[in-house]
Amino acid sequence: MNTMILQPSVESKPIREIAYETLKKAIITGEIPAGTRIVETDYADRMHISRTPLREALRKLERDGLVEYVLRRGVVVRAFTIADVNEIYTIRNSLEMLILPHIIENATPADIAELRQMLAELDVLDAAGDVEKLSPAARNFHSRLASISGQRRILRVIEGQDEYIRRFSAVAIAKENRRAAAHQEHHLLVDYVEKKDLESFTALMEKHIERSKETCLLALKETKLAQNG
Amino acid sequence: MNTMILQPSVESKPIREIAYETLKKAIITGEIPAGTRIVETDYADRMHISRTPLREALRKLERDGLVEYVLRRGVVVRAFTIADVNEIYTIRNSLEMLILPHIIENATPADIAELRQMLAELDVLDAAGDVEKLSPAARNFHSRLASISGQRRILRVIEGQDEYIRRFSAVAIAKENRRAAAHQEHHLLVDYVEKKDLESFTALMEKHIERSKETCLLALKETKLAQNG
DNA sequence: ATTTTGTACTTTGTATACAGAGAGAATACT
DNA sequence: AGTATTCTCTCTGTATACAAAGTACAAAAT
Repeated sequence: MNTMILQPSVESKPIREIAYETLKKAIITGEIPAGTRIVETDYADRMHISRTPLREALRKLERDGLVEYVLRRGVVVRAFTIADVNEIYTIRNSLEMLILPHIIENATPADIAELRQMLAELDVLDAAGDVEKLSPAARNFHSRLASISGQRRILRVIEGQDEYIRRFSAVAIAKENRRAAAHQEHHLLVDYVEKKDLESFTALMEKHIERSKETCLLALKETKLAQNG
Repeated sequence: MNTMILQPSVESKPIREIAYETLKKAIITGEIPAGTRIVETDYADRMHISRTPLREALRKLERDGLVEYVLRRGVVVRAFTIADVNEIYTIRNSLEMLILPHIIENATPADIAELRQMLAELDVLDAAGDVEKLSPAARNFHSRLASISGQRRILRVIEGQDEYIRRFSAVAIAKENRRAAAHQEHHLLVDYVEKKDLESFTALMEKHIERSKETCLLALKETKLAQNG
């Protein structure tokens, strides 16, 4: 990563936002590995911005827990452990279970239609084997489904936690065997919502999350092996 | 709030940290009411600091969801709704339930002793009717209890959410009738941990949280009434 | 009277300057 | 040679400068 390209945004977002998003993505994808010290002047130069917006971006990443601040030494990219993944999925599962009844309750035909539309797009990506686009699309689907519950704070916590493991879940969804199963499960989930079958919905969602976790843990272990080897 | 006193810290924390903590406290306590626009030069002058560390503090508050950023208009202090409180307590209860088994499992005699020590201090404050100190002390007790579980992320989410409602729960603990009951419940909670009686522990904690929520909602409604009237 | 437009003033967004703390290298001393 | 010490250089922490966007208000035009 010698040069870091800032995503030029259509609407004029402040540079600090673009820097924040760019760095966040780079950390989440592993492009900037854990343990990397982020020297401000260095990264400001690479991104062709001044230190001021970069520092503001770093403060946000600090709040996100993606980087760690050491007094008078600046920030360092933080690492992940298996315990982290376990906890994140515990949180995810627990909170997701809470909102499922609300989803069933609130789902309108329009919501269902929109979900089906998203599924159709997932079908195409899945058939084409486009794992690059599949991962964010699948996350999008889950996000939309959860948003029907109207529980904004809970949603925010779930998504906040999910961000940490995005890099592994991206790998997870790409795995051939898991991919097909997950895809089918997505369809089933919408079916259950439509039928307002809370019991089946809950049971499937729990399994779905559990399987996602297993694949994610696998991806993490592979990453760790690759780093140490 | 004409002048805003920065808490002078013993160890040399960066000014931005002090600014962050000061503002956070002021927002949480309601000293800076929801809807207030925070003009950077204004607040920087009041706090006798430059805009740079103030802005970095604002970026953190933004990530916390305590203030809202509007393009080219700066930040505004965000408001709370009853739905917010409900969701926060839903999250809190759900996650707390998750860690209770871990608490029972991990609690050492040393942990119990420390909790009892904290209870003794709470006894004193309660007897003295020192509601100012009682509220943070009670929060501290809960925090210490939860930390025994070793589930750091979950703890972080719980505490992160709790921060939003601190101003109301502070009022909640101060209410005479609730105070006595809560105090007794704290003692019982430790008893159950010591006896490793998960069932009673769980049942009581759930009730404890539920009651806390009710009182908190009451406090919020009073605040709203006071604002509108 | 109402709308438009021009202008001065605020305030944000970004860059840059500068001081001081630490880390590491080079030198002196035992 | 090994350790202490000083010096230098690299960074962070903070302040300040400056440009551009937005706002408010008054004067002019309809």
